[in-house]
Amino acid sequence: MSEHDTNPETPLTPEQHAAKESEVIRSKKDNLLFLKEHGVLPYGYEFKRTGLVEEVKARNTAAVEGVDGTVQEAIAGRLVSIREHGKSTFANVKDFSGSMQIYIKKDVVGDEVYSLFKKFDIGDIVGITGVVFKTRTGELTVKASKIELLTKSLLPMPEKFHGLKDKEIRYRKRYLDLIANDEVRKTFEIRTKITKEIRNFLDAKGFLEVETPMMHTIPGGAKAKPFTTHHNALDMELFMRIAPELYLKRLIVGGFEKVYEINRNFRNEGLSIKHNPEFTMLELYEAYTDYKGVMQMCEDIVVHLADTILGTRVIEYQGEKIDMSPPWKKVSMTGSIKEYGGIDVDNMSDADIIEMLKKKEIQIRAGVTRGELVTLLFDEFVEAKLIQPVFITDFPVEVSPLSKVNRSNPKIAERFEPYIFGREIGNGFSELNDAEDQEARFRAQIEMDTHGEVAKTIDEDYVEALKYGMPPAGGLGMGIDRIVMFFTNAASIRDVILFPLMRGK
RNA sequence: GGGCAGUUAGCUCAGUGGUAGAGCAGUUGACUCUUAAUCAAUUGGCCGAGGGUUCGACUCCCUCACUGCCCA
Repeated sequence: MSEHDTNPETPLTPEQHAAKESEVIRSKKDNLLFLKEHGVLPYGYEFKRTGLVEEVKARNTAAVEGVDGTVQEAIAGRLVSIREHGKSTFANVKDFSGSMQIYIKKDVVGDEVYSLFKKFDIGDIVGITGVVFKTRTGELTVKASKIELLTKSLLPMPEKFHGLKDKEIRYRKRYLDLIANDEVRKTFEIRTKITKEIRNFLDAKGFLEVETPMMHTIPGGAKAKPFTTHHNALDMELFMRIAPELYLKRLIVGGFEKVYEINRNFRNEGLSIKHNPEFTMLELYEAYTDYKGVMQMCEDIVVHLADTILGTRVIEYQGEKIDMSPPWKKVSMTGSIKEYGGIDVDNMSDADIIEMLKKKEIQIRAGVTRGELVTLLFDEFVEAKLIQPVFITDFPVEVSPLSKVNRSNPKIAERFEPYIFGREIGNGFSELNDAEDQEARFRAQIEMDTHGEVAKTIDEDYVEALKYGMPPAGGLGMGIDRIVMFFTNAASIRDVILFPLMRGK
């Protein structure tokens, strides 16, 4: 204590302040020292468990109050609470499956072990061996005969009742969030189940999962600003991928008729409740089908996920009931503008639309195309109203550079986007396989780009691949993070990404 | 990038222009079926950082940092 004494008249220097420890931490260090001095290894090497605590509980449910079990069980986990009662102590040990009570009795373990256990702290990782019994209140409890310290914890755990609420700490130190908040682990378990079930679903249909480059020499496959990086040996600028699309379609050219990839995309844009700079996308391509085929598959995938993971097709998201039962509604983009926005685009001139958008203070670039104007109307007057699952179809061809033109109307693309809760959760189309048309569309994109969201060079290699011939194909992309948000009722994308990007501190 | 809100003990939160509070955690003591254990006592704060106003600032003003939410 004396080394921390300071004259109250003199303020602490920053160094002194940093060196000053809270009593909580000092106490844990003192306990560590005490245990070491008494021959306890504070960091164990292994511990053979007889099972997870939920398994141990499950096979001991028949225990009768007042009668000790006969089988020795061994559990391990983090000490999450301690209730001392003089010569006996109750505590709880939590492992991946759950939490189980343990009971340490002085006349069972002996004076020495009992006094050593008093130096264990909440947060320590322990191994407990003993028989199971049922307490007066009916709780299955391990009566410790042996107590092992497996890891000493040196920092205080978050508060036991309120948990950890500070969002900044929860995102920056996710491990603490996982320790303190059980529902967080559930969220990420569901996330894993979602990707696993998507794989199960697609694998069963004969799809091949592949991995394509994350570092591109030309960013393509989407309209977005890329992150740039540099390869030293090749002295070459590289771009983190914004989409895997052009590589996956090269594989369709190569004869992989059903491929998919579930992996990260990187987009150098703002952060929001819906956007993280790196996010996970499913992209799949199937030869010899069109946008209608993959639209059906999109619906099938989501319904499959709901059935297998949630066991219900009606979910509640942010207070809104969402029914994912098929078939989902389908509306053309202009139809949706009429239906949800009360605007009859077909009978409006470009000038009419521009005037309407300007009233909403929407910036319009010079030389804007009709298709872009229609899309802006959709964004402004429709998107937020699409709560129940719906497919918006018939996108303007100008905003769909990788889609085939509709077979009966050259102004619209054979493309759709599924919406839930006002959020775009995917994108799909009949893949453009006319190399010359593709090249022309790339050139038009570059000319129209005013925000640096399109690479200035055309991916000639991709165009060349198309020239060798790509069979007709349907493609679908789905944002995995957004699906996870719906399935876990998460308000922010940061709640479904284990380590969301945070500003350096 | 713009707007609003927030930042107080390890955690969860109060608080007022007059020198900072609770619960949990910690420490000490009591307690051999408790479970948000209980009871008694107790330690712990550069009140996010910097500047300004003031006799006096955790409180009012400005700047900055970080976070959350809304908008672009």
